[in-house]
Amino acid sequence: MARTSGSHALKTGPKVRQAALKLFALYGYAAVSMRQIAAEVGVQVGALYNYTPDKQSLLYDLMHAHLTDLLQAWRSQKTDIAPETLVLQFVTCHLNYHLDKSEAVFIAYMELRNLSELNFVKIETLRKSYELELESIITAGQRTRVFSVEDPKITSFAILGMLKEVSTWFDGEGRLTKDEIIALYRDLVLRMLGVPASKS
Amino acid sequence: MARTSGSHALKTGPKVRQAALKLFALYGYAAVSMRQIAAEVGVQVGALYNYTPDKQSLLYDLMHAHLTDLLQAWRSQKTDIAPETLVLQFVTCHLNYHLDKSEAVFIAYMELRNLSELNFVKIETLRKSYELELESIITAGQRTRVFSVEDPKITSFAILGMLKEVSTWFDGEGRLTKDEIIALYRDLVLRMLGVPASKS
DNA sequence: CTTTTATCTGAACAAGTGTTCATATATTGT
DNA sequence: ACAATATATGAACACTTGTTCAGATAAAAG
Repeated sequence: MARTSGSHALKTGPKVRQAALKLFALYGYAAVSMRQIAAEVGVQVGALYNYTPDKQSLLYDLMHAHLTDLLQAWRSQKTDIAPETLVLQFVTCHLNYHLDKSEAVFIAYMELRNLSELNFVKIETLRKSYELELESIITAGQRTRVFSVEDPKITSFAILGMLKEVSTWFDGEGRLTKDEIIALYRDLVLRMLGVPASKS
Repeated sequence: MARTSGSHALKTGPKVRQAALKLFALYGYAAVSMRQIAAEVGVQVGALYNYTPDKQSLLYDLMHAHLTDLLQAWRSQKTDIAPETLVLQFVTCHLNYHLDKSEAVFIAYMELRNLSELNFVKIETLRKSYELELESIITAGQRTRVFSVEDPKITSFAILGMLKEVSTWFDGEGRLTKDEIIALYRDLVLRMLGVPASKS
């Protein structure tokens, strides 16, 4: 047998990535076999190699797509130039993205170790350019005295760390809605930046 | 051959755990083989099974030891009963521990997925009881109005998330010393809890 | 209908996996 | 000195791993 029914030729590619995304997020890259991915797609192992040269590229492609999506989402969305408004836009954009695409987000944080050295460098470059977006907002706000922070770099790390953590417990079924969560974190960020409470 | 020289019988046990700790932190549990661990110890694979019933127990033991250490370190150290002082003690204790034992910390966050269901429940219980320590401090401080927070649970998650993140970049060779880092984070935590800046 | 092309199967590959165990040897106790 | 014990080896086990590829089959093009 081959191609059992219909023309899902064009559909198999995305299905492979989707299956890999799901399984990598659930069990981790190293713990997932190509045969498990194939089973999830509903296909034999060999067929996967029509859509990826190897397992490593599958991981890299997922992480790369995620990070470019995230960067583009942010860059196409930021409008204001006042740091105070910008930073709130950043938090909102970041959390919306993370709460919606938690699997991709999870992989991007957890599977850096499993990238080849070359792929790691490329991904790290993307990740750093994203994180620098926040840091530069904070630095700008510090210069104009609308923020009051001791160390912009540490502050941005701290904010990003606290925002990342959300994806480890949010499942859409908790006590709070997405918007309530976002509102809480926006407030926390303003506090960390030394913005008076009355403003928010 | 067996026991090639000297009596490192009593020393091999710890060496096995140390090798596993190092390699799991570096490459991840699933990506490390028992043979790699044996090579790091300087021994053949079979010998490992004098010190652990299986690979899974090795992971579990490392995580369990880490969490009980951390919990005990905190519980034996907390003295004051004023939430404002307690929370600073918590941050200091937590960061000191995390900056010193980054490998164990890293594993405890990253390898939860690779625990068997039974072991996962046990580890999660420990982890939650630790995280509850912070949340209860915040709740207590909120009652006595020394803290001003909207949601104690989210605030404690946010603080823990931001503190966890430190172990992903700290390597002892950066721009800041341990004490400087701790001071910065203590300040951020006070801000998040709505404690006036003059106090710190 | 016939040819061409894209896609999948099924089997095979060499290498690596966690784990077990009979065997050997160094140390300890007598 | 010898006997008992703890600890290591090294080979083997059954199984899984990522990857390759000739051959089969479906769809598309003529």
